[in-house]
Amino acid sequence: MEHTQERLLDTAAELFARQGYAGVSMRDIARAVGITQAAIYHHFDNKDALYIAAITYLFEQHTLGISEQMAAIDGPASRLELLIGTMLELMEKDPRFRRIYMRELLEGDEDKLAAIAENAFTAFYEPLYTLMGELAPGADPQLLIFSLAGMIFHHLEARKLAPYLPHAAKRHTEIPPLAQHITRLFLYGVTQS
Amino acid sequence: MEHTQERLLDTAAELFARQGYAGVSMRDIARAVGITQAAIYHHFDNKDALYIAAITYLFEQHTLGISEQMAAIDGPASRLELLIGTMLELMEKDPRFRRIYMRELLEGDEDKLAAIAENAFTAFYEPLYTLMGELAPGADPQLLIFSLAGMIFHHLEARKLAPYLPHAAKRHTEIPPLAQHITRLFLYGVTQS
DNA sequence: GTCTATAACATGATAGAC
DNA sequence: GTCTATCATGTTATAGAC
Repeated sequence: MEHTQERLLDTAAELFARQGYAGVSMRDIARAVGITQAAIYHHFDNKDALYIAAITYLFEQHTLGISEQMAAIDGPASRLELLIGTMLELMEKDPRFRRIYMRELLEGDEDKLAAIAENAFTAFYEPLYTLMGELAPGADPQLLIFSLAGMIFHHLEARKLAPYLPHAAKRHTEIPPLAQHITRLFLYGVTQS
Repeated sequence: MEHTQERLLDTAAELFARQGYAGVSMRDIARAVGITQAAIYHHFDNKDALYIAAITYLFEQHTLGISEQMAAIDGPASRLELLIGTMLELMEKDPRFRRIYMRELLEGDEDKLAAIAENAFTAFYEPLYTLMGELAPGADPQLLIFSLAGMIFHHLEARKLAPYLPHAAKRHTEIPPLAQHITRLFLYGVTQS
């Protein structure tokens, strides 16, 4: 059935996001889906093809949701606040997207990065670029996008590390305080946050 | 000779940082050092022990350099500027530190994260914590540290992706413009950068 | 579309010579 | 301290039955 193919993509995305390409075997994926390892080769040519198909599938799902949210509200500052909250929630609920993204930055070859940039990214990169231009007409939008993305991703990833640090507290890992902190820092800087 | 042990640590750190734990075999490391795979087991009990020793070795080297730089200059704002520039330069020159850090956030188990937090991190976490307290007495220092670290790490990691994005430019990947951008955004926010 | 069986090779780790 | 040789296991991928 065709249903198996989508379950393979979904399961592979999950496992690859958690354990990386080399950390997941075809047997692992097959076991999680409930078929044998050999049966995967009926749906995909090899491990590499399954990997690329899985992350493409993952990125298509997510960029869709985000770019819809982006168009909804107007007023640059309130759109920024909404965007930060939405991205934090979305990427907390499904960590696969941000894990694959981080992983590809770490070890992705040129071809894969180019494919990600073109296919999956531009969909919500352009509206974001426009938003930054409205917020700060003098500044460089791409630098601002990377700074904002860096904060959002790192706060979420670092939640695993936060409890082991000296001055640990709940507000370092809960989403609403994180959203408020990032929004204020991004708008007004450390001097007024 | 004892020299081999350190070359093993250095080489293993390099390979693990680039390809991850599962992506590197004992034979890969041995080949890079110029000995056979079996000889590694004279120096380390197993792959896991070598991995932990390698990242500990790496973190010890780096936290040393950073915490020295931190104590040098006083005046919170200028120390922040120096810190951002130093970290960007240091982590550009040797990407191993930031790659291992990102990797451990992605897939590190509880034990490894706790070990990192205690042994390697606190050395330059505390002075950073104090600095943030001086810069913004009302705000939460740890949230600020994570935001700053997120920007620094992500700008560096994303340099591989930046050229493929629509409005690519040199200032998105060169260190001095990055340092200036991060410093101004962190201090004054988007409204005044 | 999924199975069993198997080929061909890579992996972590050990034993014992030098 | 490093080597060669070897083991047991895990890996991707294929062949052919159902």
